Amino acid sequence: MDQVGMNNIDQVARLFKILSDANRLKIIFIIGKNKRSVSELINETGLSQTLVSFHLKVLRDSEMVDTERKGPFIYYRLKNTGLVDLLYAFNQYAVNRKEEMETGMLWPCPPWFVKKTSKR
Amino acid sequence: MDQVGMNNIDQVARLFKILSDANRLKIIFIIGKNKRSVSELINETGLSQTLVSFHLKVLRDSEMVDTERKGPFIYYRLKNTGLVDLLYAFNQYAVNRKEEMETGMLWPCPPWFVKKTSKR
DNA sequence: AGTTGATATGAGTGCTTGCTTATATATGAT
DNA sequence: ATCATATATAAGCAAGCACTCATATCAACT
Repeated sequence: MDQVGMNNIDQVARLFKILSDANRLKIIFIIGKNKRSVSELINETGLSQTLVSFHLKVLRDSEMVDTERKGPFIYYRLKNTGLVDLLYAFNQYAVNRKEEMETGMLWPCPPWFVKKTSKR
Repeated sequence: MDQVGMNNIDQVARLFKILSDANRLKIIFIIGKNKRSVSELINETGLSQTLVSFHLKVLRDSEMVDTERKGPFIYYRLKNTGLVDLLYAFNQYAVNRKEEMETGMLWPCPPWFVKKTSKR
């Protein structure tokens, strides 16, 4: 039907789902092309230890990261650092789009979001 | 802290969330750099009319698409077709990663997923 | 062995969200 | 006006998922 895409859509969607959480993205950005210990991630994100560990598990389960123990510390690094470049590309896209937007803001998904007790 | 990223993380995450559904991705891929009527999308995706409309609303609310009425038909097109190229880049990334993977499959997010009544 | 610091795991909770069923609106033709 | 076709909206439900609290593991030091 088309030369690319179509067949791997589920995979790509799942990848996007993994990337669709701000805290996870933060973690990935901080790890970048280097390695970071959990402690460092906790400090630099400002998130709780449990929450960081939680998200790291997601990244581990999805085989996005490798771990390496050094004494009591566990260092995380991206299995494929090409991701970082892709993320920057996406970031750039988001920045550009943001300017074109009427609301000045990327809108989240479901319709009812709009009407529900305008939470937050 | 870093030259890019960090500040727009929420925006990027939201963008990924929009893209994190296989059906929505399918629709976006089909629209591509052209325009498609809802009917065409229904046919080419095989999804129900309601479901297609539902996802199109998400894309409209997030200002990803423009619409144009032609008689009874409504045509959708991407506001910024650069997205298509990014998607292909990600698709390529997913394909490459897939080969490196132990499971041969990108794993979805939450841990309990694993244990729950292995649905579907 | 006991303690401390670093990290992981499990259960529980509430908001999120994809989907369906039913219904509405809009357009064009008769 | 009525009808058929194209598309959108509303309400409800079940599952997904981010988060927290409590507890467990593991390494290093005493």
